[in-house]
Amino acid sequence: MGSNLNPHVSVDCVIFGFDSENLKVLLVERKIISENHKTVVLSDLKLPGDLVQNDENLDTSATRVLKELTGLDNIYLEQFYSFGDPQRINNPKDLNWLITTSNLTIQRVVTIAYYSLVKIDQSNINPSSANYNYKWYNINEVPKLAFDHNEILEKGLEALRLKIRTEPIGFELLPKKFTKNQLQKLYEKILGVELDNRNFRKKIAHLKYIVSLNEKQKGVAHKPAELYKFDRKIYIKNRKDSMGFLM
Amino acid sequence: MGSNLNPHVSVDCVIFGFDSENLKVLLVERKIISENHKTVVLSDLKLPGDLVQNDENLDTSATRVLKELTGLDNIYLEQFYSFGDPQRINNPKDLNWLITTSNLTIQRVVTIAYYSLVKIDQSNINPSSANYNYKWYNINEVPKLAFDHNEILEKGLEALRLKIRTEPIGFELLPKKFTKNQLQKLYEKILGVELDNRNFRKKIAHLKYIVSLNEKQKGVAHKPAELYKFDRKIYIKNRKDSMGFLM
DNA sequence: AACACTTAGCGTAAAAAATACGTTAAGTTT
DNA sequence: AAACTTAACGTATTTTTTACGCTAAGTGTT
Repeated sequence: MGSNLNPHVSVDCVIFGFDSENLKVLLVERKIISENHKTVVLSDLKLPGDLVQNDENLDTSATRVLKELTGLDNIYLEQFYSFGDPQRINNPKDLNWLITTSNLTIQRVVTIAYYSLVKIDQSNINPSSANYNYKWYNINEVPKLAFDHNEILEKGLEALRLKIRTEPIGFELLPKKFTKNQLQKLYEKILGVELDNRNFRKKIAHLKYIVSLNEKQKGVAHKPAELYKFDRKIYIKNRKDSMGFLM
Repeated sequence: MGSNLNPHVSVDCVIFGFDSENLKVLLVERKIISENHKTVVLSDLKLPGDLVQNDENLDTSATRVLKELTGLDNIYLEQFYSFGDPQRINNPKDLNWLITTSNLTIQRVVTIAYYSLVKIDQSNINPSSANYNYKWYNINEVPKLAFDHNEILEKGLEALRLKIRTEPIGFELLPKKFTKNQLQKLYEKILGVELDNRNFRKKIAHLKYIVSLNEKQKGVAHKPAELYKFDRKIYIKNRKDSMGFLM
């Protein structure tokens, strides 16, 4: 009962974005340069995250990480799972990096994982602000990551897939004005399926909270599409009609 | 960055049971007797849980808590959320209890919450084994609990409701041999709705993994019902037909 | 100006699933 | 034998899902 070393607690964020073509995830570079500045000791990728501070709520902590990284405040955020394998930081690479960057003797880290949805066009992902380097990666082109971050990413994606079947959160990934076909492509990429365009349009035609802006796309080399917005107020009013398309 | 006291990490379990009438939750009594054994300083209820040990996985820890409590090994277990408000243990009652029972100076506890599903008839809930007192409570008759355990319970119930719409986990709560009407009542109690008996029967008639045992109830004062079992192998084979009844 | 090219967008028929009910059956208890 | 209780089957109607074919409105090309 008494043998408890108190693990550290961190948050890690799976930040999803969508560029009209692919579902993406934001990864930060992890780099250690040797003392003589000659060799790169370590250079790979990880999910953004940080230790939870003393006075901080878990959500607050995740919000802080997001703010620091993207500069954005009101980001859609959802806690989805916690990872606490005693061995999860024990790869020498990982241990070394932890010690180098935190100046702490870290024995164990339990991490609380969040996913968040970001409008790529708004996130002013400004590499100047931090001493980090970070970049969007296509979800299916993610290399081996630090720690158990591949596993975390996978579980986050699963959680997103589950959630998006019952709640209209896809809009968090789209520009404020979007076309029906953009919405379809988003669902296809997230769920990994193909949807019949005609039936898809019919379905969302029933959703009162997807509102036409009576405005058309401009500067496209084909028939311009009608633009729509997501109306949260209408959604809240009549939640019954959820977005439970397809099994 | 350095101001990190290392919170303690615990697991808490929302253990659900079903007695053919009501959805229930297993709660343990929390009691402190004064030093002269004359007055009860504290007596209320909490969810079962414990601090996570050094070498322990989170799942292992929850499994251990369940084993200690119910004597059962293969229990359905699902991690659903983590709670880490810095203030969550700061009620004087709670702080006092923590210090008394753990002999540790505890500043903060982040808890990883699990729900699990138990066949009430199998759990040999044996009060002898521990110095705990515990009991099943109807889900809608749960009093004010210790810490933030009411909130945890609520969120666990939500998670169960979500899960049971897409996966056949209800069987974990029923005896191995059950009737269609028991299954219906279970769904009604968990989801908090009334279902049309005739339509319900039709639905589950399509589910190949609910298999008749060609055996009837005995000792009931009315027409005895056919008994069925859940066949996991058949389920795994064709997962398509999930149990997504009612929106 | 005519044509090709590309994405947008409407419609209809058929199949499947969900809903709303009414009725009979097989036991026990009185 | 009658009353009582839960089990269990069936049918008609509406709603949702699925599977397709076709036209429309722009831009760029010849």
